[in-house]
Amino acid sequence: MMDEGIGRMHDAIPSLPAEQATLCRLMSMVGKRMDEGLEEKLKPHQLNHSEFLTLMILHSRPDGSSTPGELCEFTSQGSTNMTRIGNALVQRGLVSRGASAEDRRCVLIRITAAGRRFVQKMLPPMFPHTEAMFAGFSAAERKQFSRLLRKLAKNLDQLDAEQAS
Amino acid sequence: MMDEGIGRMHDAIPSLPAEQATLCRLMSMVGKRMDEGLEEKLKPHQLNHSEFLTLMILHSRPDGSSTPGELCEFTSQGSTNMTRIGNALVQRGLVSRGASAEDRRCVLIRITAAGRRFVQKMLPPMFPHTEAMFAGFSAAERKQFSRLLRKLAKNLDQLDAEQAS
DNA sequence: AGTTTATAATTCACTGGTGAAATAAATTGT
DNA sequence: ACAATTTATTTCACCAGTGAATTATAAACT
Repeated sequence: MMDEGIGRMHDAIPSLPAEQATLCRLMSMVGKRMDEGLEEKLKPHQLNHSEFLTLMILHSRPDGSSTPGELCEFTSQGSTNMTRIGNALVQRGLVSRGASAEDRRCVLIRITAAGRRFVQKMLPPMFPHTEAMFAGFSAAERKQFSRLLRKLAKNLDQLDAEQAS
Repeated sequence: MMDEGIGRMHDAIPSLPAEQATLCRLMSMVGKRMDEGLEEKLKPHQLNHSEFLTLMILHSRPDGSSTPGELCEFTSQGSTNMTRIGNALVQRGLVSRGASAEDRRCVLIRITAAGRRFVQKMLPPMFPHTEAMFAGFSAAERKQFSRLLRKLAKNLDQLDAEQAS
């Protein structure tokens, strides 16, 4: 379907790089699909993607804490949105928010004991789904896939850097 | 960075399928990055991703026309949003909206001559960027990448189908 | 020391997208 | 033929995320 469409575009505009355009569409579509699947799994827990990711990152930090600014970097969210995410998670008692001792401009966000328990409980039931997504992928294919994705990511970094300059 | 984080999660919860989780994160991140790059390129033309995609699909149809319902399917947009997209494109004179003769419930959306000219003009300057994203990818790698993405897409379809039943 | 500049977080107004209800036309069953 | 069901689109109310302006603190300059 998509292939036909891009094929016809290529007929109309022969300079169109059909193969690359197809890969773009695939990345975009499949990425979106994956995210929707995850969001589905998170719905019962009343979390959205970025709240979940924020909580995961906090959980995975040695001391369980970070600042809004850092979390923005790690989650690729804007600071505006991180404020809201913080509000949501604090409200549910999964994280705490306090002033930083060293730099009083900063806020310290820390996962609570309840937050850790919540993660430990809600995470494992998601694993079967995660594994099923890659059913039929050999270890070599997974490795290759990872390599290609990282290569693409690097090119995108490169392009961003060029554009910024 | 992400690898370390997932590694520490794996330490805390050993049943976590680290490799698959990493691939999920990569897909999500890289897909998002690609979309942002595209959006950037579209901004000068005052189009967003879904308006662009809708216009592309119309352009690539043999007769240059479709219905909102079809366009929803093809773009994976909700019908609500397609109404807005239609409004935006009609307002700019890139597409026209009229009643369908066969089924009077349907609306017929058709790309205009101005719409086609617009596409022909704005598309080619985007090609270098599209090609640059896959710089350093051999033909074999591109093919492999496409294969893996389609395989993943198939698994996701499968999972959706199971869940629906 | 005191002014300027830079950084961190928040608030506000807006955009893009979603779900539920409303409307209208076609299809099905009797 | 006509009532009931299904399908197509739109409208309305809401959610998630973004950019610009605001406030507070820290760092740099003179």
